[in-house]
Amino acid sequence: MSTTAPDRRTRRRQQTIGEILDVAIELMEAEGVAALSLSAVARRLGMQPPSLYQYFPSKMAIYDALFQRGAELFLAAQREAVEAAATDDVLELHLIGTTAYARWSMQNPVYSQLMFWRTIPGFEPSPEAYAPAREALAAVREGLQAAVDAGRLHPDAASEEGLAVFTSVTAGVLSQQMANEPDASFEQGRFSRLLPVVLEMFYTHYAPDRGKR
Amino acid sequence: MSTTAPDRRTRRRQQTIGEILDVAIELMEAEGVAALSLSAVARRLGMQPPSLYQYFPSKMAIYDALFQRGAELFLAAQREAVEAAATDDVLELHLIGTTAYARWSMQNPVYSQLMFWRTIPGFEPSPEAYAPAREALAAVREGLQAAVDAGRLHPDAASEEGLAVFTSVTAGVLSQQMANEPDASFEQGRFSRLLPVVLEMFYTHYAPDRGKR
DNA sequence: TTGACATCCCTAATGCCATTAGGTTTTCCT
DNA sequence: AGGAAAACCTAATGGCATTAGGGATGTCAA
Repeated sequence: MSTTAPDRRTRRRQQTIGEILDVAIELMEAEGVAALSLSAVARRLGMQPPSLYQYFPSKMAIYDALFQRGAELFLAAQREAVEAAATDDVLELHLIGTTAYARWSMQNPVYSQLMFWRTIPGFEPSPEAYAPAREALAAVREGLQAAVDAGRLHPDAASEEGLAVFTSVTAGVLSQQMANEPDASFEQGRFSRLLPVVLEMFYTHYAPDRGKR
Repeated sequence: MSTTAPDRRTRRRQQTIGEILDVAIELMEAEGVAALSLSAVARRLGMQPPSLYQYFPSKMAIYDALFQRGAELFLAAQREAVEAAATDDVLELHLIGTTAYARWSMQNPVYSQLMFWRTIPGFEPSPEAYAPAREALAAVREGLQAAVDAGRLHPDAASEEGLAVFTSVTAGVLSQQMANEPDASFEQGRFSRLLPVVLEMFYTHYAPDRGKR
């Protein structure tokens, strides 16, 4: 057999990398994002700490890989929800997509903190890790643009300003929820359950006839 | 002279405590909130690290003292702006107060991160430290209530929900600004400069005649 | 003025951590 | 089967927070 697979060794390697990242996420969930200890990861995998350096050149590289994975998962959560939606009302679709990624963010607080808060001293995502995050932001913009094109929102909603306002208010709800009631569910959270209210506010502010007073 | 002051020694002690906190803030501003090193603080003060334990029982206690100081400063910033304001329009007053503490938050990112994001693993503010934070939240609520009492906002604006929406949208703008453009000024920041837009959105959503459609 | 005592600051040590250096074993392709 | 590369190890370095315990110093009562 000449073409079994892309190398048995590299496959095993990818698997180990995945395990490292999984364990890292698990430990951060329990101890806090900034409290990640490579020694603890190694212990959990039955390795000696220096062996991890076969897979990542530093702790920051692990944060970086997680940032990238987080952005990919975020994007997927949003896309799947929109594709599965049973409506062709573009504004309702937008609400479904937004709700989906908001729920994902709350269910994955570690990724969220890494991606949206950036509180790890010295960590700056690499261009490769940032790429899917840019894509996710572009998807958000496209969602707004679609609503504009359908005449359901004022063109300003998809402007730089509109996009910034939109991300601010959604991030605000999530930020408050995760800081003050981190263990609540998305539906019950004192802040997260207000996402529809906040979106309603946004949709009204950028209603198609805005400014005609 | 019998009553010079509340003890010479305790005065010196308070001064040292103040210096420790000042240096801690300075270092966090430069290196990141989670990167605070007691050894670095001690070095900066010409002390050996263990000597700091004469003043604080642990690193968390320093975070705690800073949390408390932050909440007090936050409250003061808001109060001073409102008192100095040259208007008796209650809504304009509310906007001035909100703008004042938003600006303060951006100018003091270390305190803000400590107070609003709570990303330090293992840190939970003590009841004493939390007291002024509660007071600050109460002041926010009173500001909304005043606007309601003056008939400028719908009663819902001062409800639990209204308060949560208000803190979410303001925190959202600040959160996005500090995560994505930490070094911008309040006026120029891509997100922070949108505070008036977001507040306008809030005021409109909770207009006195809301619901009468 | 003197003695007692609390305060302040020190050195030494412990046990974590991330990371580097350098060697040995294991795996797998040819 | 041979040989290279990968995977893993131990040992060591220099950082960290924190604890233990001791010496100097300033302050207050007598």
